[in-house]
Amino acid sequence: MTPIVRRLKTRQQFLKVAGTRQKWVAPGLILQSRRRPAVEPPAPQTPIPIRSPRAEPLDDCIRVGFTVSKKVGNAVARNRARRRLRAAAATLVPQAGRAGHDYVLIGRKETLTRDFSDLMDDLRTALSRVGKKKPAKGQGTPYTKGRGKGIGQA
RNA sequence: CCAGACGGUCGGAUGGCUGCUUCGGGGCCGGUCCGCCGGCACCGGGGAGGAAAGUCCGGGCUCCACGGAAAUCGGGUGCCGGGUAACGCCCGGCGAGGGUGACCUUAGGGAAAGUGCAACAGAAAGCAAACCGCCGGUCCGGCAAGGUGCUUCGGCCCCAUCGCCCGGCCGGUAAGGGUGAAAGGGUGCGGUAAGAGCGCACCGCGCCAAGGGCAACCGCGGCGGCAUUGUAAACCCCACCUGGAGCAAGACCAAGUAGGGACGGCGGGCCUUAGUGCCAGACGGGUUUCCGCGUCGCCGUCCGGGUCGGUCGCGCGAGGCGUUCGGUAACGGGCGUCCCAGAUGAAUGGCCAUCCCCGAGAUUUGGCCUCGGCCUAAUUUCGGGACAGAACCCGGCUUAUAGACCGUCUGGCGUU
RNA sequence: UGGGGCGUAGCCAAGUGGUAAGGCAGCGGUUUUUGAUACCGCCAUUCGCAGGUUCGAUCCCUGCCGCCCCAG
Repeated sequence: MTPIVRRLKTRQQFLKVAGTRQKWVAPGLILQSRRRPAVEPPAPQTPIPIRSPRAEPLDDCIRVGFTVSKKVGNAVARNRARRRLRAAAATLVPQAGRAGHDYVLIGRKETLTRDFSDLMDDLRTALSRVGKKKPAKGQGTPYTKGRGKGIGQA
């Protein structure tokens, strides 16, 4: 079963994902992830008249957000980076993403120039590796220590 | 052919796979107050720019209850005429400056309304003079020649016409005065004691002015011997323009809270038996005043409460294209034709292939040939193809921009 | 979207029409056995960039570039 994919839209949602400090740095992109806490379905007698779309969803869908900062370039470059990330995520996230998780894809300067197949590989490994290792307690995470060499060997 | 000036156009093309958004169509599902509303997939159509950018001007639109008038505070503009809804924009012309030329640049009103400033240098920096010089006179002083007198023969004293010099006084000058951005016209001739527009010629300047032009302005001719140095992107004066805020404007729907509480201060005057009276007062999106209008106990401090969901606004417009007429042009009128983006963590894409252009390398054909290269054509490999993304909408300005194309014109060289 | 401000040496900064103060840092020297201190000297020429006004511009005007702040 492929879960439903939604978008992250508000600043608060992005900050929540970043607050988990679960990330994977690839040459073409950075992936942050957050597992949403399992929410009990509300009691049926409480009506919940309207629901803001910014509230936490109740099902186990996957939500994805995209961020490209001004460091990447002007508006044209940022748009292009976000579109490439979106195209890669559109095919890979329904396959490799884990249900009930939120993901944030951060664009880098290399997002523009990297071959699209390499970018897909980056996202595929990132989706499988993110959150597997304990983040930053004492001994270094695999990317913070060897980031300089990591680009070349990735 | 080379170099250049001006104006304009485009700003990758085609195809495939796969997405997003919007509009239309019919279908299915759900809801329904039967008007419709929402969702899902399918088919078909549309889907960034010349600057979408910077946000520097001008408008439309919306609200501020905002109706009227003025002031001038503030701000802006600044040769003239035209265009325009309007503009600080555009077109045409004038003046000034630059270029051999095509052409380019130009915030370009007023400096005899007033104020300020002009460092250093320099005699002097703004109103005309002083100073140094030059010239004349004067005689007070000095020197020398000459004369007379005295003498210790070294010289000394006295005198006046002329001569010289220094100093003083009186007067004439503005030619000259290492400067400086700028010094009270320039050059030449005459003239003079020395000089000076003092006189003359040419140039420049100012005033008047026939005539031309809608005007800015040009100016035949005449007059004046020359006067107001510059700076207004210094204050300023003059003329003209000018309410404020901005689509997060604003409107509606849904949901939901509140139509607040505490403390302190002040709550004016007049008439009346009595106010629902009159006068005054405060506030009314940012200067002041007046008229009109609306609202109202007012002011200060503290406490408390609500919101960031949806729909509309939102694209038929000072609209695009073609053609014709008027106009030097900007532009305007007529006719025909077209409907051409509407997102909201924000769509308009992602990937691939072929072609096109440019650069570099390799191989080959032909030519030159100093046997090392150059030119030309073909094949192939690699790399590159700009500036840049609508956010309410228009008109401009400014800035960025690889490359390609078209037209007009100028200068030079060559050929006929 | 609207409004305001800043840019001067490696750093902090004054100056607002007439040759760009000062401090820290740096370099050189004197003093000291050496070091610290103290003293002396040096260090801006595109005052963010490009035009213009003016005799003359860091200053005035115009257009760009970069940064910061405020309101919604």
